[in-house]
Amino acid sequence: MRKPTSATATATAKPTPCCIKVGLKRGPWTPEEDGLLASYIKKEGEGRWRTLPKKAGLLRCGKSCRLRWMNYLRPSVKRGQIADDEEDLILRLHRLLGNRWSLIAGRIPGRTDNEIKNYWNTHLSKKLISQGIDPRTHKPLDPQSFDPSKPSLSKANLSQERLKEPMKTVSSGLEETTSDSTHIANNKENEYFQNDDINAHLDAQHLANHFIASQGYTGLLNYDGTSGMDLRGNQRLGIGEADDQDITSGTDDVFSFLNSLINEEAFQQHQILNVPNVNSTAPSSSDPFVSTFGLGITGWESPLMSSALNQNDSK
DNA sequence: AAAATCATCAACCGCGCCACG
DNA sequence: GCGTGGCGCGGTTGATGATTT
Repeated sequence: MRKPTSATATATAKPTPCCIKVGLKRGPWTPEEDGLLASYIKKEGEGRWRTLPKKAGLLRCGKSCRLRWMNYLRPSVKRGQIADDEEDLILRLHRLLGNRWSLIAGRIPGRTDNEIKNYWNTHLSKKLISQGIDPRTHKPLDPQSFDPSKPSLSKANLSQERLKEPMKTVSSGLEETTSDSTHIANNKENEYFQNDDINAHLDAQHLANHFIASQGYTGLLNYDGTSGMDLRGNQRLGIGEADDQDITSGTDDVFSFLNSLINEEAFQQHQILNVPNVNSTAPSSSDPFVSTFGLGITGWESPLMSSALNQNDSK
């Protein structure tokens, strides 16, 4: 963990477009700066990041302030080790959503997109690789190239690997799934990945991607309902300005689409939930995220998972 | 003990989206 | 329709501590 130290790191840093104006500070934040930012936001609320630094007496750009607040200073940010159930949730959401970190973070209370992204890159992707699973597609790696005896990729190797690969954020979900999963370790986690539902889930991901892309959605749901992402990446409302109606009406579009997916023949064929008719199921299916994608119903389900998946019910 | 290497994660960067004039 | 400003997102960098050689 890097401690906020002096501004030495900023001294030699070249100016960036954002901070090019009159010697704005860069690099690690000091406790004094944190205090200034936190007390200002406590008084005035989030938002208006462009003008915030000046008003708060900070020599930072608005972007930097926003990032610091969102990822570190917000009271709702949970610090510390990612728990096992959180890890499960991240894995499952990533399989569904790909690298949409803000979406994933919106489903995990107290965790930020940056934290989840870091955790994925440093822990989970390596973990999956070591288990013979492609972290991008969540499908078995090529058995020819996968050697469980080899250590997982180093950071440098991962970078090299990335360079070789075509740019792709998530699986299309339409690729063929190899039936060769014999190299997958026989543990609880991998039992899930060996599940025959995998194709159905990948289809769900594909459809979700398609819809999100077609609608221009950058987010689906807020977790905390106050400062979570908005629906189209628009201006965020400040504290006390939350517009519940907007949030609700926006998500209605998403939900109605997701609900419509439930009736898709493909999904019925896949029977992704191992439940004959997901429309007529349990209260938890009122969250289209749950009912459509089967999260929380198929396989094991942690309390955190239930909480995250049923958040819409509590609105 | 020193140097080299690895792992972690806060912070930065560029881009795209949307609202507004 | 076009330009600009504000914001948020995902990808990447690099400083720092930990571990290995």
